[in-house]
Amino acid sequence: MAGTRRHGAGRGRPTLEEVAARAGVGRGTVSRVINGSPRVSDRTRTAVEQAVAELGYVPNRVARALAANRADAVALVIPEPETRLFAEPYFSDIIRGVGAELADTDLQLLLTLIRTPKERQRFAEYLSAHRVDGVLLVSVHADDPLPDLLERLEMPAVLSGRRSAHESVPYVDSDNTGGAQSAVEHLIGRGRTTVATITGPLDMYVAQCRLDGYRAAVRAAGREPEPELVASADFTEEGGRRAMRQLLEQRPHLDAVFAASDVMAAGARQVLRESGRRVPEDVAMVGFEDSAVARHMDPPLTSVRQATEEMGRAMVRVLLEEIEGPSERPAKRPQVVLPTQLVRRESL
Amino acid sequence: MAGTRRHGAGRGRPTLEEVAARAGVGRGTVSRVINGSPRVSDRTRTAVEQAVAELGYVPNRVARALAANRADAVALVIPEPETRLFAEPYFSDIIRGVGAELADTDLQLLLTLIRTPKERQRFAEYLSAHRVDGVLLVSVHADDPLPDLLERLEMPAVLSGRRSAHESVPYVDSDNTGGAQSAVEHLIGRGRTTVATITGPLDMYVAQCRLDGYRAAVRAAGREPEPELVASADFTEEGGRRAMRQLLEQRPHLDAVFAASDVMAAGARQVLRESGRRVPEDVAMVGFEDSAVARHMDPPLTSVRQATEEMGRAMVRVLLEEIEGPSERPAKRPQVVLPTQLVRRESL
DNA sequence: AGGTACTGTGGGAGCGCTCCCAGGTTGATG
DNA sequence: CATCAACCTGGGAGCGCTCCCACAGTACCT
Repeated sequence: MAGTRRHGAGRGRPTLEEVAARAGVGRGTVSRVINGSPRVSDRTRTAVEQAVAELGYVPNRVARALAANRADAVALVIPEPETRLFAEPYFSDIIRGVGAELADTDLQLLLTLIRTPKERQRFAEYLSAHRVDGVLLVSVHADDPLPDLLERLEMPAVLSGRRSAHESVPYVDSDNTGGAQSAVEHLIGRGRTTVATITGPLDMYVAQCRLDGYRAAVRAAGREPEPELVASADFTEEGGRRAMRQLLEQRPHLDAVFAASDVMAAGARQVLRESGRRVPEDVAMVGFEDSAVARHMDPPLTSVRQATEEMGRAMVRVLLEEIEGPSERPAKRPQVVLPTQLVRRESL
Repeated sequence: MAGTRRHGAGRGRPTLEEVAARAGVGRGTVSRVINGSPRVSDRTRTAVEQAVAELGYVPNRVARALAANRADAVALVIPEPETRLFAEPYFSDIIRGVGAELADTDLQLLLTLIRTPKERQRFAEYLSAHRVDGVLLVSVHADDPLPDLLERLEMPAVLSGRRSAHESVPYVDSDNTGGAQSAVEHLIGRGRTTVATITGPLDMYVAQCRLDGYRAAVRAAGREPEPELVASADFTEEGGRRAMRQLLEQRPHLDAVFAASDVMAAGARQVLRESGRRVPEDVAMVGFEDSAVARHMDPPLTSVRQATEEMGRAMVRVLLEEIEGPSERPAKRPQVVLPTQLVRRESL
């Protein structure tokens, strides 16, 4: 690797030392001014600022990182299985939120896609290689070893979504249970009596929560959740199709479906159409996520919206806190749960 | 800003020096082994490798970057207007491609969202601050000053899409003209006689190219493009609706529409439905981009697929070349144009 | 006038690498 | 057996910054 790598910008740029010379002060003083230390007299500060302006000085962040032993950067890690799912706006919304919140900082955003075990290994080396001050972990599976690795390395980290009810790492999550519950309550409130659900993979906590929400709503309506009305899938369109077929076979007369993701709802909708059922007349539908898919379905799908961009922002805020002063061991780890909102469209 | 930033991992990690001591060699030698220099004897190399393994040594990339005057990182820059558009798979596909190609390198990916002028300013400082070796610029507008700034700074850069027919900066683009042409030829080949088009904003070269392709296909069929069959929009759904209404008004009997993006096609489709026209029986449709929207439309939309992920990969390849040895001034700048492919679905 | 307590300030000592030069080995050659 | 190139190798000299210690000044006490 490597070779003659060019240096483009930065070649011959002024250094701290040159600024100091120009301002007629010492290096330390310039550093103090740059970093906004209060222990500098106004006269000196002004002189330095002028020299900085005249020379067009920009601190070399690499040198700073080395000297200060920090990286001024955080990594956003996206593990493979999710990489696909994230054609959905979820992905870009998170990024947008993270980017927006980071913009006020002088931290940089490193994007890390982890596909293969080799890349995972490589990532572990990042961490050891001093490149980041903290890590944002998107959508981890229950058995993902990454969060624990980070904890062992004492690397500040924040999860989007938690792995279980007793997540030990700081996280930001949506109110999945509440969102699902309100969706199903809506369906029941509109007079539907036989509400089925298509769940995500139940080894994912998020899927479990949405199922819990479904059950809670059913119980709240004075009924008992029936196993024949629950089919689990994997958050994919094809999974949604399969699950819908299964449900239709078990309960041909169901009159509503709550799908734990819009994409699964889209798959289910196709099966419904093939079977000659109308939406929402025969079967009402509600999805989860409020993605573009929901808006473009026919009829447009009612869905549970998550505050995805806000999740990104919140993750950064929590991470900054962790970086500044890590929370005590098992103690009060910051955990944020953001509300969801039902977006009504025509699927009922 | 800043404060007591923690150092997490990396604290007390072994250094080059320690490895050297353990292996009983000098610093320089260890460095040579780490960087795969051939001028090291096998004996020595083995000894060093063993010491590295025993100590779990990982080079400190920050120190390396400072000493070698390079950053080992490239930036992917996404200007605001696009940030929205990119809820579409385009965005994540590019990222996926970039990530994949970068994985074989030891370059890191810095994601930079530019929303405000202030952030643009900040970005310019990055460049001066020695943080990246090169820049990947996504979807620049014709009047974007960034490419020229990069050129002035002699910062290697690659664009996705070009700003005009005479793009001076290296770029990777899709064959927009060819894709549009094949789409319209397909429509005509299926017997449609009155093919309209909804274009993107015509100050964007990509929109211009797709319109050119449309015209070329019409001419190839021995007809003359009619202005009443062209309506321009802005790549949004709402724009697609407006354009469709306009077209319908001007030419109520049109029997096909080529939309320069799937999202605009989705908008157009709604208007078509409201006006009682069936797709594809009354009006056939073809979109561009082959995004999720196309698959989920009713009926599923035939669309022109771009090799988006491959674009990301190609961008990285070109950038690496530029970093390794920048192409001469106006001379042979690398430019790659990737083929497109018509994906047939039910809209005809 | 001498002491104490602050502020401000300069600059040495690194941070952990890469670069590169000088010096030591080795082996082939005259 | 001396000579010279070719090859390895050690380690000094930075890269540009932050940290921190020590040394003024200045101000306010006794």
